[in-house]
Amino acid sequence: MVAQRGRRNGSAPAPRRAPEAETAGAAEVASTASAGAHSARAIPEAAVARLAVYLRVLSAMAEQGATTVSSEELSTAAGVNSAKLRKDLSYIGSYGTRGVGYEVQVLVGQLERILGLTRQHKVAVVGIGNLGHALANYGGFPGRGFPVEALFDIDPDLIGVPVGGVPVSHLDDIPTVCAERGISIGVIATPPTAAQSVCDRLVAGGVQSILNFAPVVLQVPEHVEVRKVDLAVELQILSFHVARRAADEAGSAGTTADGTKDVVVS
Amino acid sequence: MVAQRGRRNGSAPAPRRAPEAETAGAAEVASTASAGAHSARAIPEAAVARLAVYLRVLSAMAEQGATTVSSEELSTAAGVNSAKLRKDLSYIGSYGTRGVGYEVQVLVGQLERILGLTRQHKVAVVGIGNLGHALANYGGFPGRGFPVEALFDIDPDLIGVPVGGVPVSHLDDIPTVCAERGISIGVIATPPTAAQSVCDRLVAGGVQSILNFAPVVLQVPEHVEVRKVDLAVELQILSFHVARRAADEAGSAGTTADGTKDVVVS
DNA sequence: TGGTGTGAAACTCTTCACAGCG
DNA sequence: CGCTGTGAAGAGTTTCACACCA
Repeated sequence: MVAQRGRRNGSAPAPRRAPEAETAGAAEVASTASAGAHSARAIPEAAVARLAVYLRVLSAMAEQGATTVSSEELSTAAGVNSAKLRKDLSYIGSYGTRGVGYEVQVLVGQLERILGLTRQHKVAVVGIGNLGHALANYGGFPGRGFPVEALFDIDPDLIGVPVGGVPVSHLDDIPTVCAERGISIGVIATPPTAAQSVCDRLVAGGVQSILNFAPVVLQVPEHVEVRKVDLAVELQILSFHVARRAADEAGSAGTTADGTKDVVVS
Repeated sequence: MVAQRGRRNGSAPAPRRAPEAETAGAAEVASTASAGAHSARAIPEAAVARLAVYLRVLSAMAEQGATTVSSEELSTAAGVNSAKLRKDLSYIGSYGTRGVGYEVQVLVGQLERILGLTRQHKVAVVGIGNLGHALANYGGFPGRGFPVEALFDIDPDLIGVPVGGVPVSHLDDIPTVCAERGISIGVIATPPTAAQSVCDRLVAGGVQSILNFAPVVLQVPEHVEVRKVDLAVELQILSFHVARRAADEAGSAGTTADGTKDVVVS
């Protein structure tokens, strides 16, 4: 029997509202709120990610003085095909001119609106190790709109030290500091063992969105959104593709140039 | 040369007409029966990512002395539901025992095999700024299997300086050094402007897989696999969800300022 | 008995292809 | 005429539910 790891350490009594029917019911990470009668998720999750890319490309184009773009141009620059781009844009409305294309400024404005970039989202970074340091130093983070306003670590030597202009606070102060400063996005860059506890404190501090760099599956109340960036998984996916390719080639050629034995399955 | 698989239905011989330069995204993963060996119907891209997660969870369980797991336990720990887990595992074969579960060691072994972790994948990190530094210092990267064996930057002050035990080389030497050391995975942590050029050199050095942290769409030959990690996009997706939630709440409270066309709604 | 493995249904996302408008 | 916007077809994923067997 596998020892179950401790789960959420209790504090806030999770205001659950959709009891799982399944045994153990792993939270369905469904992108949207459950079964709401209304609250439609108009825009597909996958499309949202691309909208952010379009915005970046458009901003670059605007800087170069472009005033209009066709779906063809924009899609090429964004690395997708034009049908997908038009479909994606159609989710946010009709801002193009048939026979012409899109006005860059208009589209930029609409994308910013949809992505919620018309207001600032204050960011807290937890875990000021190598990665946390790097993140904190982005100072202002990707573009404006995401100012880093709080840093946390557990190392006494770091407490009080300013990194990228913001002094480091102790993990224990996460709830109060986050609440005080109105942090809305928490970034977890701690070792995996600390991640869940840090996450709980962020939630206690009123943080609604979490970007998790720690290789753990976080348990959160359903009103909190979590995105995961997992380096190990990314590398392993790449590894998988290398292996698959090697397998394919071995199948057809059967020779290894490098002297390394190819391990790939029979 | 890997045959392009057409997966259109047999009755619509639509001729491909646009030479769309796609990213090496999730385009083709098929490549199935070609090599005719034994194994599998291709594993869905989405499942591969999860297999890596299962592997991590299983490794942790193994360390704690677990010898068997049920799909229920494992799926809970991995944050998915058990049906999905079983389906995912079924892609790699039948290694479970009905009425009992899976043997942890067996599953770990099979997952490592499928993910190509039975051999090492040497990694090069390009761009030794804050992020690159952090990556280089992971030293050995996530677990073993991904040793960092080359570092590159353009800053003369950095050349020759060892970071995490590996001396930094110049960008110009990327092709030769990568070829010499047999690098198979390149990690791009440079400013966006340098990314494409770095990418080209990595490819010239024989690198087959690239993990790109720079916010640009890379152009690569089709035999090269690219994965993107985009901080700005992640934050903007979180921002979108915060905005949507805010909109929903405002909407239900009847307070929406209807100045702008509002998204959403069923 | 209890849990795996899997066909088939349900759902989501992508691509096609063309109507319609500037 | 050229390009957007979109219904519909297609491909990919997830979920269901149950046969099957250690």
